[in-house]
Amino acid sequence: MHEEYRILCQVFPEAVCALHFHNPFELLVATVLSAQTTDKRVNSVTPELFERYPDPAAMAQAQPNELEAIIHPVGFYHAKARHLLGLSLMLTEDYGGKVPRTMEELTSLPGVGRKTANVVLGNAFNIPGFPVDTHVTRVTGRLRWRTDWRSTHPDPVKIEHEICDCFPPEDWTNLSHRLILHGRATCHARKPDCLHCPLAETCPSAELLAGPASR
DNA sequence: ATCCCGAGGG
DNA sequence: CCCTCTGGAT
Repeated sequence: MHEEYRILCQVFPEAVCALHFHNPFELLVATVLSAQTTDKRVNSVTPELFERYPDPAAMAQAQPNELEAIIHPVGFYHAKARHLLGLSLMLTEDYGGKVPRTMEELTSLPGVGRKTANVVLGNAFNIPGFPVDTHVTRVTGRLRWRTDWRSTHPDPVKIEHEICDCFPPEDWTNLSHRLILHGRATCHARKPDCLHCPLAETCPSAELLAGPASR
């Protein structure tokens, strides 16, 4: 997949995190909010959110309905507000108000899974991690395991290990980000645009996907 | 109708 | 493995 990565680096020269944040806590919160939404919507609520609740101690004491009202535009506001309350309470009680720096501790927080944890580790602490979301799963599945557009996807943890095995740690965060951008731009779930795909030449799934994407 | 840079719960 | 959780955009 090294050739593919090289090409994606040209297509997407910069793979910076699009979320607005000033410290690890803000990134953690913004990343939890970003599940199943766009960064644009997350960025639209974070200024007010962090002005009102600048740190875990403040957010842990938030009124649930007030918190929900602020984050409402990102969707899933009820569950996410509950996660933010539990998460910030846990940060103040168990981690001295600091965001922990290990996968185990991060994923023990409510609302934080492996993908979110790896995003935080990579972007806030510069600790190498490979975030695997639905885009990464789909794109690497097609590139490496020749999964067609309807087959079940490979195990995310398997993908994580495979990638981390053949790429140096400093590439993990950026590779993941570029696979996500590519998945969103052309390697769609239903109708992948193989005709204009920069990876079509080496992609083993290109002919499978080129056909009519019915169903 | 279907898709969003997911996670938790059954 | 399945479902749910939100709402806006396309």
